[in-house]
Amino acid sequence: MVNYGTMTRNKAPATEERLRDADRSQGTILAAARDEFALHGLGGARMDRIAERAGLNKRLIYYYFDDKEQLFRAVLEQAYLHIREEERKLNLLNLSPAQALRRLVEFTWTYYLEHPEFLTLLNSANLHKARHLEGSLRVREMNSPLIATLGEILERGRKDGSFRGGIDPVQLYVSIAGLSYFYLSNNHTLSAIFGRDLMTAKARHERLAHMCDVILGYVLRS
Amino acid sequence: MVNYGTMTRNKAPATEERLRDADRSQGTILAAARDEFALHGLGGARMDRIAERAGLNKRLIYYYFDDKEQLFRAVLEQAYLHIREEERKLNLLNLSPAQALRRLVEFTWTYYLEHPEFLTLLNSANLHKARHLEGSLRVREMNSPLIATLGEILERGRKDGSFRGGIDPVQLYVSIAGLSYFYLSNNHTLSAIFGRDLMTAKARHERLAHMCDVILGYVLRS
Amino acid sequence: MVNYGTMTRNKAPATEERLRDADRSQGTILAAARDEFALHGLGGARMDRIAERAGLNKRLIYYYFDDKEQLFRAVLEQAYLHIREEERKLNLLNLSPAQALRRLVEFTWTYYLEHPEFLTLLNSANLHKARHLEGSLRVREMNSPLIATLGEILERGRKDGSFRGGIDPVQLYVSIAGLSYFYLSNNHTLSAIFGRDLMTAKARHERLAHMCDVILGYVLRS
Amino acid sequence: MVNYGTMTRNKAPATEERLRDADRSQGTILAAARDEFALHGLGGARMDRIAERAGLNKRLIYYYFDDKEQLFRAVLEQAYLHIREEERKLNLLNLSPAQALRRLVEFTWTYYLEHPEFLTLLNSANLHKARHLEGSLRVREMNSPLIATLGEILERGRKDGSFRGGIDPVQLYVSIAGLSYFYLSNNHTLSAIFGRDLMTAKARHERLAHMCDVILGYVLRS
DNA sequence: TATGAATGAGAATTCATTCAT
DNA sequence: TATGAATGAATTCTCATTCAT
Repeated sequence: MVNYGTMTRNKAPATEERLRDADRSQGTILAAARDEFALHGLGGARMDRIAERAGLNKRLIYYYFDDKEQLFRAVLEQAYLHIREEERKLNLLNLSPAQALRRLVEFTWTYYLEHPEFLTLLNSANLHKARHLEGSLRVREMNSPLIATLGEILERGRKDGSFRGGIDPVQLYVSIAGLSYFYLSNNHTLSAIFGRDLMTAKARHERLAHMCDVILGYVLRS
Repeated sequence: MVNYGTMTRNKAPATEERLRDADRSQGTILAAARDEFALHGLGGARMDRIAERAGLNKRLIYYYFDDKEQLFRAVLEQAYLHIREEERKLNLLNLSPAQALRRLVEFTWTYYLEHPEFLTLLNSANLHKARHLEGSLRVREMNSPLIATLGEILERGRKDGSFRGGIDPVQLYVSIAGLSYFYLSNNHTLSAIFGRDLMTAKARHERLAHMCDVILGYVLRS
Repeated sequence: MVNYGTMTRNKAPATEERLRDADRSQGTILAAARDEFALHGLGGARMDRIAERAGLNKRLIYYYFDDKEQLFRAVLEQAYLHIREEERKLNLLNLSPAQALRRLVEFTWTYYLEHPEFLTLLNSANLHKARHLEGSLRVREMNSPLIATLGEILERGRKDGSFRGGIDPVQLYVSIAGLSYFYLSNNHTLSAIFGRDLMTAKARHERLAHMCDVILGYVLRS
Repeated sequence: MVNYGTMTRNKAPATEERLRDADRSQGTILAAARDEFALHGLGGARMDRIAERAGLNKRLIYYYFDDKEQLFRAVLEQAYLHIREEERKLNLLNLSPAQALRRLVEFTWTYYLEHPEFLTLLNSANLHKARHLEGSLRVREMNSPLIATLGEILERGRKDGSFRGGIDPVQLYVSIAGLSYFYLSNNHTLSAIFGRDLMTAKARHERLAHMCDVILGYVLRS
């Protein structure tokens, strides 16, 4: 009973409009749970609200996911799976090293911007010391394929003389993510403290430009 | 009833002793609450546990802080006050522009490392859209004095020809914070996914070096 | 729909095979239910677990037995039917009166020992004031044939001068049962309180000997 | 927080009619729980109903007793404590050996008859393999003082020539208890099966007489 | 100032049972 | 006959908060 809606099923359903569709139900629950967890955190999320969001009986959540913890785990796994899927579509190796880095910074920024739930889910996961990833069979799949790609990009840049050498792709990846993540995840406190709205279109453009400058400024041979 | 132990007080107490008790109790509660909120988040924190941690009666928490929300607000304010206090001690303007930036990166890293509760508190605050900072009389005091200092440093660096121009001190401040914050706040998920411990002494040193390189690489005129 | 696997059936089945399946399923369910009820009592038994034990779909239980109460009733009836069947095989009238009584004490003891589920089922039934026996068509069959036999044995013993007179066979039957029942049914609390294991081979032998002595000591003319 | 109402308290309450009386509340809860457990067993008992019976807030039960299991444990302990207290009042050693045994049979019978909850509580405890007595600090106090007394009585009887020798007081105690216990605890199924009411005044008198005959018939030297 | 007792609303989870095929 | 999906009504337990002293 670990299917989560998006996977293929063995038995074809009687009709497309079938009310009783295990796969679809699981998917609906997962989506509702993702929203609820994103909005309230693991501790603040309510199983009742998840059921309501999903338009399904609360009991069904337990039928498919056992308990709140497992549900969170499933949500988290799916969130990772999704971003990894998107990353795979980037085809960075078709670009020049500098262009590739720009593209990555931009992608990261845009993905976080459009998927704020991803940020709060990760925050919740970290609050709980990532124990929801422990023993996950899919944890390997969550390792970003970008690390390898990034290594390749850095190597190419170094060879063509544009990039400095000795850059750890993991460090760079974490830095690229961190520059976007912190700005967006902490946008509320930052906005409150600086007394200025960090989410206006202008502010967002400035941030993206700044981040590109930071990353490129770092890697480019001076 | 907004005293929080170490701050100035409005009400004249019956006796010095009683006052000190009250003062100490508030401080004890705040510390206990900070730990509990840091460990479990706002939603996961338990008033019972806070009382237990503080070794004080639960009712007393309500006596001093009205409710959980106000208590969190107080904890949050104090956390900001504390880091600002530390920042004030930095005396960055005594250093060369490049040295000052290095020092700031290092300070930020070290502070976050030594005060992990600060990170989770901010995460909680942001999960709740920073409404705990709304209407805070102290919110102004929370604005980092470093922004002005940073502007000064950047200006000096530009003038002496070592730094590039056109750098927004707020953006830079956010970037410096973000580079440390994300690594430390998300260390559990990152460690799980990369399959390597990001908190070994070696890893920490590498991260600090990397961050200095990134920030300096960015600001230094090439 | 009152078949229970091994009993005669009213409805002609479509095919022999299908019938045997249905028959077997009912039997499997009954056995699983008996074990579950024995282990957890009526209130603590779980329909889910019964289905799981039986390796059959939960819905099937309802198909055959309507609800939990009816299922318990069926289990209880079968339990009685089984012990009565065993009792019928005793052929006590072939033995001398005293030997017959010894044999009966021994049989009761052994049956309870080997069928601990019988004890807990009866306890559950009594907790519910035996309402599961109400209106049972088979309740007559549950009346022990031993009562009549016991009357005959007592009469023979009285006539041959070995037994005292005026013994009510029902009282004697209840006493024989009670001596074994209490020891075995309450063995856990008794063991805990006396601080000695009442179920060692030695303890069991001593108990059986003691019970024979008690019963014989009572009936034998002194 | 393990007081249970009947014990002495440290602080004298402000008034006898005080509403907030920890001791009294615990006692009230215990009594309500005892009745509920006796009526429905551990599995069938409802915390809601216990609160309702007690006329107290459900939450208070958890405040004092942690959970259902601990509550049952407390009820069980108190039940044992109570019967032991009554047993202590018997003063059997003032009677002749035969009279003492008669008195004990009678007491056991009467106590069980007047405290049917004791029987169902023990049944529940045994269904759960007496794990509620495990680690009980009071389990020692639950050991009947009668065992020693019974040994003394048997010894006296043997010495004065009226009793046979070699009788294990534990076996005898279990037998005396079992004769009453089974009749009363299983009275519903027995009544149903024999088709006769075992609880009429006449039936009860006959049972008591029979049990005395059985026990005395056994111990008396023939 | 300080505290143990008490509570109502809610929260996760469970359970017998039914639906639809 | 057999089964996976679905549900409503509990049920245990929790939690922030208030009472009374």
